[in-house]
Amino acid sequence: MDRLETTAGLRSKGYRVTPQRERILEVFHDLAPGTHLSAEELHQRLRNAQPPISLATTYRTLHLLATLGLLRELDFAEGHKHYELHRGATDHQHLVCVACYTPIEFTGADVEDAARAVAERYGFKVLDIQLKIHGICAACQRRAAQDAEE
Amino acid sequence: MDRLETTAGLRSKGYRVTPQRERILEVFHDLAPGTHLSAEELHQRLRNAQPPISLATTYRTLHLLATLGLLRELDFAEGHKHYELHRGATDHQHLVCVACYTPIEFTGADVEDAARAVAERYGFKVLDIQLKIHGICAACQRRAAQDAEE
DNA sequence: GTTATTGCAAAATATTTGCACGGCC
DNA sequence: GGCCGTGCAAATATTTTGCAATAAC
Repeated sequence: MDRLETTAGLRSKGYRVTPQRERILEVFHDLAPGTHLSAEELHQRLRNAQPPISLATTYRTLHLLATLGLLRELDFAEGHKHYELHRGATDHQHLVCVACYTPIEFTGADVEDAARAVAERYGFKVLDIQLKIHGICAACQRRAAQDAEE
Repeated sequence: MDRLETTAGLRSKGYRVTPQRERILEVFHDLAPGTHLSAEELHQRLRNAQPPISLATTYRTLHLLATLGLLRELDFAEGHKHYELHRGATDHQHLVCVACYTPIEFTGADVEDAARAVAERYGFKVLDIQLKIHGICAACQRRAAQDAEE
């Protein structure tokens, strides 16, 4: 799924390819895998774009691209959404520490296979599989234990 | 995990048991399994409570109970969170239709076992496992096919 | 030329917080 | 009695939307 493919995907579905949409897709393509951006963070990175891209367009584009399945919409429960490029069927999943909010990534092919089987049973057409494990990471467990000692 | 157990859980962790907190836990206990409430919906149900419960307290209590692991915080991406009683280790998971937002529940013991194995590898203490399958439900697929015909 | 897309600003929605008062322990 | 929890209202955060101008097709 490279740049050309994604913009072509837009056009084939009747959406226009604007410089704003191209720039936003470009940012996500250039992102190191595993990095997710919030709407605000994305807008920050685009502050010098030519032509400029308003926050409203940022939101509208994120929503469009997520609906088309080009982006994954992630929620780590800090109050806003995060987005990353949807890299196809076998994607990665997240462990989220509820104390420090740091997300850790892992690949879970077996989880995804199990999920697909369920979806099939219900006649669902799968767009994305998101497994989120909420817990306390090793570092925060240590920190909590230390606090208790004092 | 019955009523007494949950309020006792509060007290044992140094939190006070107030009528407001008791009423909120009561609402969740009385909820049919599989029903989730948003903060606003919960507040609506409590509008005649005695003593009255403010929206601020509703939010504060939901956050507290979720952090303590008594409630599950769910996100179906409609812009606000949903809560339900956390019924222990083996919980249910959700298929979410991105077109109509209807969540379908299913139990996924195998998924949860796989998730637990991953968490262990990272030294995570698991609080909750949430699998969300985004897709298009059978009804919406039919609807889309019909629209295309016209 | 037609119509989707954009920018701006205002609005809508969702959630959090400061502070004084009151009630749980 | 001390201090946590609550209510109120204001503040904050996030996202959406109406409308006129602009650009993609």
